[in-house]
Amino acid sequence: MRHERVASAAVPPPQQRHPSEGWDPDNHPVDNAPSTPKLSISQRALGAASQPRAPYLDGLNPEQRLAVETLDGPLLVLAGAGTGKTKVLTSRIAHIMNMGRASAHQILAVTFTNKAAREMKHRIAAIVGPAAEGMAWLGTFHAIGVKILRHHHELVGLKSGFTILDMDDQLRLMKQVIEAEGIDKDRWPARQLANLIDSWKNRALTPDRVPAAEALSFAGGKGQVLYAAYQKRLKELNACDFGDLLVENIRLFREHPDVLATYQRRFRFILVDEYQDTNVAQYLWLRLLAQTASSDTPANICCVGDDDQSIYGWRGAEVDNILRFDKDFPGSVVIRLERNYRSTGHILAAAATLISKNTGRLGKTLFTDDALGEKVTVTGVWDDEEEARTICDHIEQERKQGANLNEVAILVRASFQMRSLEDRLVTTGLPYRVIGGPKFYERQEIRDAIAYLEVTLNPANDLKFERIVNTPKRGLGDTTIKRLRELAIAREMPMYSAAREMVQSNELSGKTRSSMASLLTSFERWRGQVDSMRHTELAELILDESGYTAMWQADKTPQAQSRLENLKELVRFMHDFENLAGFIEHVSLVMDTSQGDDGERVSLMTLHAAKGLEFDTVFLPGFEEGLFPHQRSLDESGVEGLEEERRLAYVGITRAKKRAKISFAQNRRARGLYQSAIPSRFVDELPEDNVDVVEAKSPFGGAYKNFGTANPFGASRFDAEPDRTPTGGFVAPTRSTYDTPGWQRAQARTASEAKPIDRDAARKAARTAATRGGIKQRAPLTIEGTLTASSGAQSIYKPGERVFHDKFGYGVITSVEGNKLTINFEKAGEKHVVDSFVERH
DNA sequence: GATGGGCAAGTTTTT
DNA sequence: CTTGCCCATC
Repeated sequence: MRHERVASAAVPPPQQRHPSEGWDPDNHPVDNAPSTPKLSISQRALGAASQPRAPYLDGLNPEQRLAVETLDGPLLVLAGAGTGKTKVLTSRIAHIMNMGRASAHQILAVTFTNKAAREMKHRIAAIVGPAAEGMAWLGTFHAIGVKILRHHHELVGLKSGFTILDMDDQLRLMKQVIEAEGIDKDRWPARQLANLIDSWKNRALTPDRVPAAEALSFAGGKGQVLYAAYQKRLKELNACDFGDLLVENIRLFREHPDVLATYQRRFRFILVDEYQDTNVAQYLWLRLLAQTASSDTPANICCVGDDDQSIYGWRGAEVDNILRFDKDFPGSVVIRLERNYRSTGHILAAAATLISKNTGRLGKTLFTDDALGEKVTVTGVWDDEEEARTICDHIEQERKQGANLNEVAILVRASFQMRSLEDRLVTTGLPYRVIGGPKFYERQEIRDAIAYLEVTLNPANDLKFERIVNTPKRGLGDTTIKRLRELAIAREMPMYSAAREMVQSNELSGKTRSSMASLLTSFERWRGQVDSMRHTELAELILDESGYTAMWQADKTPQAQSRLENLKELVRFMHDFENLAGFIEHVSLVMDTSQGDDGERVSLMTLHAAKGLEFDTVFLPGFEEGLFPHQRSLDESGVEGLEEERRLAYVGITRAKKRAKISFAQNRRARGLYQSAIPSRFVDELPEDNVDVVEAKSPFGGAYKNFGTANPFGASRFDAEPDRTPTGGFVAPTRSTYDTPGWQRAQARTASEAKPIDRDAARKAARTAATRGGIKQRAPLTIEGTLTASSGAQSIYKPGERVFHDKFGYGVITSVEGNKLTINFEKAGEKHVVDSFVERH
């Protein structure tokens, strides 16, 4: 007996409540739960005594409970936004274990992100306790893929200890392949080839299976050839890129049915999160694992997802996978979770109506028992600056009323929108954090450091070796490296070994030779200490002895300081691992670090980054044609693209628990010039009844422009709180976000605009300072900030102290006047600056 | 091998 | 308007 429901094709009417058809929320007909789990013989022998207690079931609504208890056969859980998807997944896993249907290591649970995997493990542990630790197969597609490949590397032509390339390595290798084919690398950028190959790998296409029509793309027909060459080089380097992790798995399973069979037997239950985001390769991989010997007993695969939240089509996700589920897995059950626990009525109705404009959905009608709440607001503003101002004013008000800033988010379509928002947040003094953005492991210094560690462990890693062979500068330039690479290829040996040969032979000039020799000796020495030394200490030793730390210490650019901080952070982070090898494996797979939650902050991020999160108040700026929906989406993917954009809007609105505030600007500054815009079609697709049109309440009717002064409207706020820092409530975001581009930009801007000086000169100066560690002697730049705002403040600094300034670098204070410092900078000469712009050093 | 000027391009992003 | 990359120059 199965709970079968037909996808309701009809578009749901804009309604807030769903007539409680069929069930009474207060009196669940638990006994009607259709699939009574099969009990083992021993359990049946024990009778009722064996019935495990299942308190985790009590907190579930009937649909959720059904999804948790329907253990046998394929199951698709269509979980609308905010309907308790993760709760179902984690309860289901707990239930499987609790019923004795499988032990922790017999359950395969895949997610897309490490974050999701972490959270899931955490929540399972909260139910079943330490047993969750046994879930060896809970992880991302890629992490599980690597794990399997490591066991069977020899079957796919890899040697043990193969490495996983990151994006940098990938591009470097592709560049080499492109050049080796004699193709003009300027006309045909490696980046583009990477995307092309990636799209093939997303569809599990090996070089020989690339469709003819596409094989000839790139560089006048060389696409497929380059792909094959690239794969060949990967094998030579004993390496995989991310795409390979799955493609090679699929190949392994197809070519070695016996291996596949062991995994099919092992995984008694398969669970997949965010199924709407799977690409073809992931789908094929899952389908292979979900095959069973007899068709009578279909695999126990449970996919959870929401077709309405599929927003990654542009990177290979196939919505079709979820739409086709019942055909791919015959006899499947579909359960809809439609009871929303997140948003109030108006918000939900607005989102539902918007998404109903899409065709080709499985169809869900979200409903809530919550109150109608506030209507979604729509505001038209003059330009992006006014938009930012309006949003920040709102947030200020909410804060005054005691709102928690962690419950406020601004979600943008494209990251360039963040600029004006960040500028405004900084000048308003609202603490914020940017989510997404540049990742810790993507920073240059971190990658360099990891490259050193990697080469120490594994000298055959050519790409990492190339990365640091001349960093810091050792006089081993392009010429030397090119010769090295050629020798390595000719002799079919790693570059590291080639380097040793070159040192021994007399090919190199004296200086180059001794430089190379000492680098190699250093690596040998470090390698000799891998087992005898604590890995964290060894890492510090390597960074010191290689001169890498010294390189940044000698660097006088403003960023050097934070780079050194990051290196320290890296070593600190390594403490969590047992040894170097474990750490390296981790970083090649996990490109994110959970940033600490420090204090209350407004969250700023792209709509894509917001999926899965929720906030009381959500601001959705930039609802303009061309931006949202994005022009490029429309151009490249037509109706499909438009529908994905609409889903993105749906995701955005459904992030809001209590307030959703949409805005659009009539003019937006992009690429330096203002362009007028018309409101997004999505605005007019919203249901009248659930929307309030709110006019911008700008004091100058929207026509106002910010003429140079840092903070013309903030005055009242500062009056109320006279103790603010001099520049108008600059609250430096904590260390972690202190160096976001927006913060630096805003700081530079406020500083240079405080007095209408030559902006261009300031910009050039900053640029020079950044690239060369100094600053040109021009007309003295007096950075005064908004001195008037806090004339009474007494600086915490004293003459003689050594300080650091983001723009001017290091200097010594020569005199102090209120909060105004005169500093003699090492590179920039004497400047007057406000104390909040410097920090002690 | 470093440096700075010139120039083209410029959604969304995880593993 | 920025940013990053390539190339010419010292």
